Amino acid sequence: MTHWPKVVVATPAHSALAGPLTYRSELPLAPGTLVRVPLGKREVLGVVWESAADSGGLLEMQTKNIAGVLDGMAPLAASWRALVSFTSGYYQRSLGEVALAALPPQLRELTGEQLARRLKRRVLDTSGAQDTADLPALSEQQEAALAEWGAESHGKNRPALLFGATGSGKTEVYLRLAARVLGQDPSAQVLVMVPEINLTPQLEARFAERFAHLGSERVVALHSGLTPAQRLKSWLAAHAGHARLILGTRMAVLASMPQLKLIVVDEEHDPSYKQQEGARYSARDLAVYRASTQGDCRVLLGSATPSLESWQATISGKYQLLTMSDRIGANSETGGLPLIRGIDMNHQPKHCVIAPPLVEAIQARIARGEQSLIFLNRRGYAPVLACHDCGWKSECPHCSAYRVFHKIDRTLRCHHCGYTERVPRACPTCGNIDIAPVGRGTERLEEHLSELLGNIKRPDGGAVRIARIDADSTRLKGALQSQLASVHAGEVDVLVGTQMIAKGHDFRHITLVAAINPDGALFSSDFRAPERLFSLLMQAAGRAGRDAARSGASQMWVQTFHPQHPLFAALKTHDYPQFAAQQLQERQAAGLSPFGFSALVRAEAKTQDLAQGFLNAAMASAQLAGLEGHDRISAYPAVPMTIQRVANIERAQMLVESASRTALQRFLAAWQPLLLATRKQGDFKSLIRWAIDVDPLAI
DNA sequence: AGCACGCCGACT
DNA sequence: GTCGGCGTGCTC
Repeated sequence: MTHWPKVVVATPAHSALAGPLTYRSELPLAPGTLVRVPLGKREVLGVVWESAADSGGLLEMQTKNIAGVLDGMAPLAASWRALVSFTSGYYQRSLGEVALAALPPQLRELTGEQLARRLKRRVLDTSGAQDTADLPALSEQQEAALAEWGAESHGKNRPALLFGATGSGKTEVYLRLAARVLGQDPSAQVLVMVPEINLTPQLEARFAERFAHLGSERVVALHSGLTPAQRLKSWLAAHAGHARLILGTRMAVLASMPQLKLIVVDEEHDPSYKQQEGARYSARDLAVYRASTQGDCRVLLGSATPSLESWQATISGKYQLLTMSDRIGANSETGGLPLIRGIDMNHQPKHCVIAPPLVEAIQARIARGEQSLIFLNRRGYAPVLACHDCGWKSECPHCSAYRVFHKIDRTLRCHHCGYTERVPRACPTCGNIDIAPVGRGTERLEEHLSELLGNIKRPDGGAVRIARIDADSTRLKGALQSQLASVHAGEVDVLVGTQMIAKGHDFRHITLVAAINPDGALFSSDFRAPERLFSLLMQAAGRAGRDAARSGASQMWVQTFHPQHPLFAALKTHDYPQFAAQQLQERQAAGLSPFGFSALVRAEAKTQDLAQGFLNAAMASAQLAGLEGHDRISAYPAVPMTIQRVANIERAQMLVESASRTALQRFLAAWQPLLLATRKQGDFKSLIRWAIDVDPLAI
């Protein structure tokens, strides 16, 4: 008997092939089965979505046979398919794009036999009891958080937000909760998510050690830093249920974990949970959704500076709030948090980069053998190179952005398209020799500091050692680890870097942290900029004096021209709730997230007019057609994106807002076919592509 | 997205 | 005379 399985394959939403495709098969295939199917001239991996009994109106000759079945592996569960289906609908991407992106890439190249061979290697079951003897003692606040979590476990499975200061011991709470869940149910799985791969190795070691008693290969990592073979192995272990604890980045939220009972999202406010290309999903939001639809699964979000969305949810009672305000071993009244010192740059010498009092403070620390950490949110030597005679600036010929001057190899580099050129000897337009860097990046700051501190001696009489950590200095594999090691070993007195050093790393001997120029974020058009700045500064402050003995003496210095900004008042008292209250008030007044919902539609074309014209035309036809929800959304005319042109492609975007999430969802879903139709109409055929970004991070 | 087919410029 | 540029269209 002939069957007609409907199969999803990796086709983009705008290809008019968004839905499942009908194939023929002599054998019945259960939904969730992985298959290889012919598509055009290719053979691709697909997932059986439903097993229809008829061809759905297609003629026999219009369908092709399934080319192969990847059996030997259990079909993907209905709950996984439901998650993929929700993600596809909510983020306006095709089913196949989401489904295939959730599978390990190597699966696409495997035949049924190759997969079967891999699956034969079974895991030895050596699980034993956990040795509870040498677990660290819990603080009162950790005990309380665990008890409060436990008090709700039998009721509704509300998400919980663990609001814990840097150093308050959130990781230990994650470990205890994971142990509890894994201990209660011998098949339970736990997912722990972290924002970046850089942070996984340390955490992985800690989890692997704690759960060693479960047996080997029960703790696996799932992130893009793995080799394709490792990733496949981890994924298969999670799918089969062999892996009990999965530690991963955002991609892990879509992995198949049939016995998932707990999801932990560490640093839940971190923007890297939002995928920035392809299917732009928020892994944090999907974690909350996944737990809510799987009756016996709970989610714990953790942060010292929660996203305003999550914070608002604790205020409304949607999420449970667990608070840990004190650092472990804190001995002072401030909870062991560093003193925050704002420097009013209006009262400092003109054009000085580092205020004299700050220079003195750094010098004093060097003399005492203590370390300092200096932050600047811009890498390279100088953001622009300019000619003072004719006004030439180092623009990128392919993008609407300046190329950054990198002194180390005397290049001008475009941070958007990668275009790199040697620095010209003279101004390319007027021939003037006098072209000079304008502004400051980490490279130039490092140079400036070595001039300022050159004559200072360390306690051992040696010269000051300054190091820089940013995306440029850590480009080589392992460079970050070795640079961090030399900081830990005390081989560095002053560390200069971008925000990448603010995250996750414990610097025990640093007693001074300084932010050189954070003002940019205060008046940014991006409404989330203050939130990110506050979080970054709090995290940076957390780097200072994690060593309890020194924490009393550690300081965080912030240079600003706007010392009255409410952000700094809240920062000084380490008062996130105060900051959040002020921000939420502004957001509510403006109807912004979490009080309103938005989506961005982006278009790319050869010309700006074409990109904008397409968006405006598609919106006009949506309004004309009276699409569902059109009266409850507001759309703004298309505008060029902030970086209007990248690699010679013009980019435009349109903002669509609504006070109702549902109305926005319905409108976007109904709009998709119209966008496709608009493109087909005459003038827009040469449009390169378009895509919808739901719940965008920046507008 | 791939991968075809299809019509116009500089080269073995 | 061909090789190859990327514009346009299709994939169960």
